Amino acid sequence: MARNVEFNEEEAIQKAMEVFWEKGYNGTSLRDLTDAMKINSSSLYNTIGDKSELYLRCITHYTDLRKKDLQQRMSSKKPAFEILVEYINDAIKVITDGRNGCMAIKAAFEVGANNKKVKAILKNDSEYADQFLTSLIKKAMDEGHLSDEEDPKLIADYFISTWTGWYESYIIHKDADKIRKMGQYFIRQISK
Amino acid sequence: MARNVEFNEEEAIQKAMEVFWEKGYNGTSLRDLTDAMKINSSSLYNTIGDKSELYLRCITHYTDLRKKDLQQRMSSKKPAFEILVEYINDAIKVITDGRNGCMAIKAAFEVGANNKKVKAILKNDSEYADQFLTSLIKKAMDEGHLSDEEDPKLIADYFISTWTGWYESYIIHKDADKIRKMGQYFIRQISK
DNA sequence: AGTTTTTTGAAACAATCATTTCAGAATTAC
DNA sequence: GTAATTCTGAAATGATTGTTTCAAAAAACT
Repeated sequence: MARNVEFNEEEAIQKAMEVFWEKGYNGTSLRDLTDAMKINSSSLYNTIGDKSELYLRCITHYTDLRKKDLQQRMSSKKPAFEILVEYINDAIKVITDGRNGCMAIKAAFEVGANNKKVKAILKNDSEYADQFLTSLIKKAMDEGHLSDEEDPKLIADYFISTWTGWYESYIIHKDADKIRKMGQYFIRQISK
Repeated sequence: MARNVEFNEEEAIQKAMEVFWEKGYNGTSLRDLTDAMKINSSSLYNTIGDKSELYLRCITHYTDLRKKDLQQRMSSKKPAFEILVEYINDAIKVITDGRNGCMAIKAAFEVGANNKKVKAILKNDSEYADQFLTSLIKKAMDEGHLSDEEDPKLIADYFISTWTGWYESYIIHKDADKIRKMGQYFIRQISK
């Protein structure tokens, strides 16, 4: 009957995500997007939709990638405490790699407050990470590697918050050592 | 010889700041600004300059306000630990008041990474807060109200980071109780 | 191969963007 | 009061914004 879409949608979303990630929603023009995606705007509007719909697809893609990472970590057979420390150290590495920071955090501050759909995606993402951490912390307590004085959920919430601040700190100070020290402090605190 | 500027520059900056605070740099148009400031764009360009210069004036104004608040707190005669706890609780109140969040944090994530001048202002602001907290924590340790096992500077850095995350958490979850619990946890941790 | 349906590319769209222009109003100094 | 100077308001600037249009090209089906 008819023709198929020529471009690879997932690749295009990936490219668009990278642009939004760097420049933010309002800082990105449609030309920026179509240039990166290597498609014409008519194709974009024909398949994905307008700028805001594309943006939603992009943060969804971003949070999906993160979800997959967490799932992989959960399937590990190592002691929970080890997985936890590894996760924290990897988080620090990502921050101090000096890339574009975390797209979800940037989105939260730029559009999250005024956009229900974006907020819902971010909330979902945050809750998934929260569950991952909570169950990990709980397991580490059961295995005797972590003090069980505090509520695992509270510590999970707390880590996620702290982690966000590390991104801001690194943007402003570019001091990787500062982040590492805070990471060590956090692990020290939850251990005792 | 000639005429004077008709509008009150400080009031105009204040109004512009509120708009930038809510909508961000890229989300704010020049019409938004001149409407709020109640001046013509020609007057704006004649006195303050273009959009980016106005923005710099606005975050400077914002950080100046914060500086004044810290100076007031420092002049208090109360025990350092008390000032510290008060500061933390006030911070939590501001967050859970549900306004526009913190302009400095929003600025850091939206433009800080790509704008040297903005970054410099934010760095200055952050260092001032850091010094305030560090000296306060140190004093509280000397006064025997705080464990002196850890480096005061580290705890100060750590609090600033955590605090940033509380803003994000509140944007996404609007859960004031969650923030309060994290605040209590923080105070508990540094006390023992 | 021919018909049908859909995608694509380039151009056009009105709206809005930040910024500038300039004549006239306003104010100061003499 | 007059002259000099600067500020203000409204309009115009060209560039860029997100989005749409439409003819031609491309594929899938019979």
